Amino acid sequence: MAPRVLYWFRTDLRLHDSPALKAALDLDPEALYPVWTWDPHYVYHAKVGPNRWQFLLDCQSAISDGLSQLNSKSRLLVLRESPLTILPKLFKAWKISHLVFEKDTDSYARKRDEEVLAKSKEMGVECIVKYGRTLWDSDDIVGINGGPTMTTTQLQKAGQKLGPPPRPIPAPTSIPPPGDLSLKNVPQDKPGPRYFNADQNQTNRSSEDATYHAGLRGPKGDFSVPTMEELKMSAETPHRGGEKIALEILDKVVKDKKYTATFSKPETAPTDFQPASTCLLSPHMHFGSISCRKFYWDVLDVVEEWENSGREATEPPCSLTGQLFFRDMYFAAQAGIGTYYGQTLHNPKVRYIPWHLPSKHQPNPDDPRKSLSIKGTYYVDSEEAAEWFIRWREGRTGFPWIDAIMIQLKTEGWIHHLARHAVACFLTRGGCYIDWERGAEVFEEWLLDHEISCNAGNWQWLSCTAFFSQFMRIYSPITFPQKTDKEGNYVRHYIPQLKNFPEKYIYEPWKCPIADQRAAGCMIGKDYPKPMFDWKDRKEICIRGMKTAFEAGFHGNDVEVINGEARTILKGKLGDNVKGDIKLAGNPEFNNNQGKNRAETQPTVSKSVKLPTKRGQTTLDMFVRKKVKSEDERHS
DNA sequence: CAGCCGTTGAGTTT
DNA sequence: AAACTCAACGGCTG
Repeated sequence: MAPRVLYWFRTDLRLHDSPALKAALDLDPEALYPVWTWDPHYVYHAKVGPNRWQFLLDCQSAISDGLSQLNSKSRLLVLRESPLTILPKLFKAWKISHLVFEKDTDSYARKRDEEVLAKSKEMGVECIVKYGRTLWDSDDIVGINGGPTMTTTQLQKAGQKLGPPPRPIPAPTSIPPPGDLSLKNVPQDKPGPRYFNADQNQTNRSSEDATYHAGLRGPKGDFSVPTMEELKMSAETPHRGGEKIALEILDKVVKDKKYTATFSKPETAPTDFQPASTCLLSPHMHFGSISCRKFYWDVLDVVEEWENSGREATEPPCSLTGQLFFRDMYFAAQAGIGTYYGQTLHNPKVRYIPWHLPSKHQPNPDDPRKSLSIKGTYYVDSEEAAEWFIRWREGRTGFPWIDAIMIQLKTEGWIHHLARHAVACFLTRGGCYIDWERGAEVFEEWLLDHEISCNAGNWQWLSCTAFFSQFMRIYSPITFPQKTDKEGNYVRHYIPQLKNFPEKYIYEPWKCPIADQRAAGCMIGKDYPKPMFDWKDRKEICIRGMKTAFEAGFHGNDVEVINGEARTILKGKLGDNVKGDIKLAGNPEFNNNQGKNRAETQPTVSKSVKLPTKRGQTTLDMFVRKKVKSEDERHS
């Protein structure tokens, strides 16, 4: 009997270079059912902003059109039900012999897929799962590395052992049609109260009409891709999804041979906009509308040509291919760490820091093996930090560089990698001292390219809790953007109130004399907020906190972290080290310095905090410490 | 007074 | 586990 294949689209909304799709077509099936299941986890549990919804729907429409072009009877069949319940019903109704899909190593997806595979096996449906989302199979990388990859060197070494990533597979030129599409005696399972009562995206909807229940095949009964109107959402991003758009971007990139061969990530400007300094393929990577291996080989071919003509090309980690190595590293990190990858609690690789505003994952006092996830009302350690968090999220911290980035993030869904660094550092170890998980949640909602592996990993990196540890390297919200945008054009674009502000004060407008503020038509404290704290003081306090936490060396799976003691221990130690408390913004004197001599009104906390460190002393300290360490090693 | 050199402070992807 | 770089500064010297 000729195979009847259900091809389950998930992370692979493309036709080119899809190993799973190739495997499906290699079966030479008589019928191919291209299916998307509307997973309630995504619909209700995951907080997804309108911009990303639109991008997903763009990608789905594009794949549906692409399938129709290969066979007029084919299109994407969107089914509005959890895959766990609908797939078994489809196997029966459509007499499916094979289930084929691309491997997904995200923790929640893995769990879901295990259930689907078990059920399929039970029903006698043969399953084919192919990796296709990364350069190398993340599980293979973990196996060779002997655990999660925490550096790009580890990733590259493991990758070398596996050999170069496969060359891209061309898109198919024809596909079989689906067979009978009737759904006789197939009722729709509605999601249980667990999902129904937890619509995380309600605030983004203009009305509460749930479209999920519009029948298995959607409101028109034709399996069509949902629309933004149906979701009662509207998006404002200029960035749109779809395989064709993705391939056009890549094509344009590799046609500019100099750009491709000499690309150096650290030298791209986070302040560039219209156009940005990088190619914006990350959202397409996320939805699979571009293959990372096609990107890799298209770039490498240009690099080779460039080098053959005697010119020098950039290399990983700065080069374009280097960026893909970071991506694969984060994927293999999650694949190796598992369930607790996206949080500190229970995560052995993540350092514990007693942030002023902790995450929703709290230790469960009744069951130390579990965490207590607090939704809605978070535990608030510091009212002040809670306010800082809200102001950071909404882009009204009073630091124009930070605020402009957050506004671009919310409205457009994409910000430059270094801009992500700037706001992440500012929220965590370089300003607010707020848990990185809080920030990661905001990115998760608003980023078009949100990828749990890369997002959680990058937040761990920036907060110095994993991957990176040099907590004294703090981005200045004032001088960092000045390197690439002295005039402040980026800030002026995203914060129109500051459009005519004098260049000299564009990144620190609170220092601008009143008369100049009036002339620029923007009064600080009225039209644009005063800074919510003195950044230099906050920086000192943060570094002290980080130092204390690093010395104690608690990690997410340590017993003291799980039973909640680590917090008390560290706060006790911190109290000894930090003179003066963190209440700076509450000081009415603070920043009320318009037109006055600034020195008179500045808080003086940092003066008591600062320890004079002489250069020679530091070096001596280092020497002594190293010596002591080596003696310790000899004894042990 | 130019030029050298040590000090100092500020800033900081991987 | 408070490093390292780099530019600016200022004192000294030929």
